[in-house]
Amino acid sequence: MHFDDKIPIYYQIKTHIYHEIITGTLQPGEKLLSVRQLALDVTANVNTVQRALSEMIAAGMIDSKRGKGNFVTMDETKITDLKTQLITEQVARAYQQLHALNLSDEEILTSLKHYMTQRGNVE
Amino acid sequence: MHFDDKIPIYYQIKTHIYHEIITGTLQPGEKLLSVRQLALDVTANVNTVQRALSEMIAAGMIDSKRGKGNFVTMDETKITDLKTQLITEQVARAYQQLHALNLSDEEILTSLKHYMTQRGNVE
DNA sequence: ACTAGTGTTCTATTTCTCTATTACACTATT
DNA sequence: AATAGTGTAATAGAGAAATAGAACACTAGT
Repeated sequence: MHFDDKIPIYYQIKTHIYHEIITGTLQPGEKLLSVRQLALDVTANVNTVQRALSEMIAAGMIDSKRGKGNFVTMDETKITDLKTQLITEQVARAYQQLHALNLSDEEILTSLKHYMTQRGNVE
Repeated sequence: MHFDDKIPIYYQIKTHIYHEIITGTLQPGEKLLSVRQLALDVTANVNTVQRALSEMIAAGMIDSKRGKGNFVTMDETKITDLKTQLITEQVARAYQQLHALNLSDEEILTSLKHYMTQRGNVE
């Protein structure tokens, strides 16, 4: 797993797992890999993985069962809400940063469309 | 100045000053506030400000003149290039993150347009 | 010369993140 | 009962980031 050294690893692990839940790579109720296996997978320490999990457990997105494992919540409403929240945050942040560079709404849309076509032609 | 505690302060200061240069708040050749005054303004330490400046000096975006002050580069090409670079980075990052949430190009555009109209009606 | 205002550098200390290691608590299987 | 596989917690140490404080180098005005 690739890490951005400007952002705490535990936070990036949390984001990564949230993405898996939202995209359905991890289904509601599904068991996660063990903390030790996750640590090996992302090349991080068990404690770092545990810290990421702790925040998700506190948020109710993951149910922890001692001796059994960690499980994605069965509450699909929570998953939907999380997805909506993350999308809104991403869109808002991107917009505000580009707006802060004095780009108009039209210019922002144009830049994004341009990026999409570029990307579309490459792959 | 508001800081995101997930990102180093020196890095956020750097980004902030780059934005001022790009938007023209700081003109080419213009003198910056002194490091001590900047430290007071953003509520950070002189050394932290100096670290941000050092990177911009190394990048050639700021000319440092000992005893006189720090000045925005006169090379407008560098400023244009920086703007292009930052916009590309922001757009790419936003796109990739939303794409990672399984949003199609159309959905990404729709989300952005929706955010813009919401924002437009509020302000 | 003196002084004030610049950028620059250094040391010491604190806080946070991450790691490594160990131990403990619980579950399921044998 | 014993064992292996879970989550959980505590400790100690390394490293980066940030702070505080002091000092040094240079410029300009008096």
